[in-house]
Amino acid sequence: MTYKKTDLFDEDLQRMAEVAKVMSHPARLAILRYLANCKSCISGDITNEIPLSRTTVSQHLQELKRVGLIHGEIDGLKVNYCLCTSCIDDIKKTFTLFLNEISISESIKC
Amino acid sequence: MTYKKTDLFDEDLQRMAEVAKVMSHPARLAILRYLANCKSCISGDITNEIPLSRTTVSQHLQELKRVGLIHGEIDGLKVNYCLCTSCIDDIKKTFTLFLNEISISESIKC
DNA sequence: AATCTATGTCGTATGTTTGCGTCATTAAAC
DNA sequence: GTTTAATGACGCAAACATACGACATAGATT
Repeated sequence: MTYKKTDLFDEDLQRMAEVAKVMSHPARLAILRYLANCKSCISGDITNEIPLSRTTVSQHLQELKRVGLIHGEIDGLKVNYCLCTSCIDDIKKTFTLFLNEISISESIKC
Repeated sequence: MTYKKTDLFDEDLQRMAEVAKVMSHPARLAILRYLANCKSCISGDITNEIPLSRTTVSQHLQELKRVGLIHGEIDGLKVNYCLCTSCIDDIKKTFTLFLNEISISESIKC
């Protein structure tokens, strides 16, 4: 079998799908929400906030970092995580555009 | 191992994650986009539009139906699929709300 | 220098998704 | 009534995601 056919599709759809996939786990959404509200966004604080093991939370943080939603900044022994506001604005635009595109158009509704 | 800890999180995050997951594959996004533009949204037409086997496309359609993004209406031998505009509006609201929530707030940026 | 602490990486078990071929079903066409 | 066509359901294999314990590392504390 060949498998993994995602690159047969338009690049904009691929990017949107990638972002959607990262947002497809409640733990990662909870991390984003927490980062938006807290002042000190130290990795350890996030771990305490999320009901999963430290390792798993760390993994979710790496995922969020991979697509650019958050940044990590080493501060001695600790790591400060924070949202990437420009990336979030970008995502907001992408999603709004797509959702408008498919809801405004004149297709037949049943 | 216990696995599957998604229900440890807020219900709104769970619902949003579920929707995001459905939108996390370019084929499903392509289907949504196609349904928005076409007049006749017969299952067979969708299959021809998507570079995957008929079986796989059918599976993706079931996924989209499962979360309520599309509806299917049997018309003799064929099935007419169409977007559920109210569901899309709902999703648009949910995503916009969440993304605003995490981008407007006053967290420390790095 | 020895120890402690915060964090990341690796390996691993298990569950889930993707993709497709084959079969079943049901309506249309003949 | 038999055949053809459109679709969904079933089953399988490969890939991927989730979750976590154990280990590694590197800065702080003593």
